[in-house]
Amino acid sequence: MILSIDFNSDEAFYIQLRNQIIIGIATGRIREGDSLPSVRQLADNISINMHTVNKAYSVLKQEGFVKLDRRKGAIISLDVDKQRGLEEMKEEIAVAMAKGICKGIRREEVHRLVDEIYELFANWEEN
Amino acid sequence: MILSIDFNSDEAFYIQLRNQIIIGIATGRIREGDSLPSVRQLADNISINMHTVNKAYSVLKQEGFVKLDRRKGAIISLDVDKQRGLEEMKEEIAVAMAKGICKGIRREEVHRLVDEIYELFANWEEN
Amino acid sequence: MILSIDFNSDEAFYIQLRNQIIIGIATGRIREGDSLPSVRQLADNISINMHTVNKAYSVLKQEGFVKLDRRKGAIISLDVDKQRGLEEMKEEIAVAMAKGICKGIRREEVHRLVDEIYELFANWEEN
Amino acid sequence: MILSIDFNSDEAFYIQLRNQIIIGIATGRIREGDSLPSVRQLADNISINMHTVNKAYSVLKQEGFVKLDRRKGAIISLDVDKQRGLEEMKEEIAVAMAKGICKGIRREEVHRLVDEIYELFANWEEN
DNA sequence: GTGGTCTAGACCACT
DNA sequence: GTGGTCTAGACCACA
Repeated sequence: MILSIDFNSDEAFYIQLRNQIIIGIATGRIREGDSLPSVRQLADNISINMHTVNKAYSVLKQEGFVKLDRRKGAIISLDVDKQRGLEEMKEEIAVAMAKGICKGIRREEVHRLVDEIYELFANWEEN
Repeated sequence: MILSIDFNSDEAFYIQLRNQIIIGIATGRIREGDSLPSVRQLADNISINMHTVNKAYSVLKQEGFVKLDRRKGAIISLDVDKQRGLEEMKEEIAVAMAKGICKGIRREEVHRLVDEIYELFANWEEN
Repeated sequence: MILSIDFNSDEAFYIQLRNQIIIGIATGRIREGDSLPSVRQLADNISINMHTVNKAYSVLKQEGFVKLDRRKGAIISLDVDKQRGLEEMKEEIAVAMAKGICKGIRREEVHRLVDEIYELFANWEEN
Repeated sequence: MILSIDFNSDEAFYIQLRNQIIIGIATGRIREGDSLPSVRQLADNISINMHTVNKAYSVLKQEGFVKLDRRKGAIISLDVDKQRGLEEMKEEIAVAMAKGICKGIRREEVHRLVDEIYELFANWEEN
C-alpha cells in the first residue's frame, strides 16, 4: 500500500498519514496484525520528518488503530469500541450534513452518498 | 439564536462560530435574508475579539452562506451549488466513515445515524 | 435608463452608480447634455443615502463626465482628454491582463474579448 | 524579483503585493514551483506587518495563483480555469473600456493598447 | 455605526 | 523557522 503526502494540502502531514492508514484498514488493504513501515523508513520514503511520522503513529495508537512495539514497530490492532465510535462519527458528520442541508441536499441523497462511499471502499483499487 | 464559544475546545473560535451558524441555518433558526449581528456586537457579546468574528464571517462568505452588506452587516444568503456540495460532503464524511468501518460500524448503522441527525436538525430545540 | 444598486456587491454603492452611468454614456443611452436625476430623487428611487449619490456625482465630475449646476443638477458633459484616457486605461487593464496571462489566456482571445465588449456596448438592450 | 510598497498609493498594501506578484508571474520572472519569501521575511524586507503579507498570500491562494506549503511557505502553483478567467477579465475590463469609449478612444486603439501591454510583459526589464 | 485595513505582539501546532 | 490563531487598539471609507 502506498502512502503519500500532498505537500500543498491544508491538512497537516500527520493527519494525512493517519487518514490514509485508516482508509487502508477500512478498504482491507491493511489488516489486523500487519505492521506499518518503521518510522525512519516511511519518513525517508515520502521525504518528511521522522517526528511527523511518529506523530501520525501516536495518534493512531491513541485512537485505537495500532499498537506500538519497540521491536516490531507499529502493528495494526483494532480496539473496537462501537458505542464510542458511533458517538464520534455523529459529531464528525453532523456539521458536514448541516452544510449539505443548507446546500439543498436531501436525506435520500445523503443515504445514496453513504452507499457510494461504502461501495468505493469495498471495491477499492489503488487509484 | 444563541452563539457561544467553548473556550476549552481545541477547535478554533472562528470555526466554532462558523459551525454554529451553519447548523443554525440547517435547523431553520436562521433564514435566508436574516442578518447576523455586527462583528463588534457579536464580539462583545461572546467576549472574543472583533477580528475573530470577522474571520468567521469571511469564511462563511467564501463558502457561500452569507453576503456581506455594507449597511446591515452579514446577511444569510445561500449560494446553492448542489453538485459541489455533494463532492465536499463526500470528502468530509469519507474519513469519518472509514473510521467507523474500522470500529465495526455497519452500513445500516450509518444510515440510521444519518436519519438520527436529520431528525435532530428537524426538531431542534435550543439546547 | 435604470440605475440600481446591488446591496450585496463588494463594490461601494457610489462606485456602482458611477460605473452604471459611465456604461450608460458608452452605450448611448445617456448623451451629452442629458441631465441625471436630482440627488434627492435618485437617492429615494434606489433607497440609498443622498450623500452616496452626491459622492457618485462628484466622482463623475472629477473624472470629467458631468458638470454640476446648482439649478439644473448634473449634466452630462464629456471632458475629452484622449491621451490621459489612454494612460488610465492602460493602468486599469494591465493587472487584469496579467491575471489573464497567468490563466493561459492568449493575445487573440483578449482581442476577441475587446471586440465582444464593443459589440455588447454597441447593441445594448436594457438587460 | 523585487517587491515593494508605495506607501502613498491609495491601493491597499496587500493588493499592491498581489498585483506585483501576478505581474511577476505574467512576465515570467516568477515561475510555477518557485516559492515566495516567508511572510515574516517579506514583511521585514518591505517594512510592513506580517499579517498584511499574509493577507496578500491568502488572496493569491484564493484566486488560484499560489499554494501554501507548510515547509516552504507560499509556492507558485497556477490553478488554470480559463473559462472563469475569461469571465473575470471581461468584468474587469468592461468599465475601463466604457470609460475609454466616453473619452473617444476607438476600438483599434484599444487593440493597440492590448498589444502594447503584451509586448511590455514579454520584454519586461526590471524598471 | 459598519466593515476594511494596518500595526504590534503573543502563543501554538507543525515541520 | 513556518504559518495559524487570537488579542488589542487604531484609522479610514462608506452609509
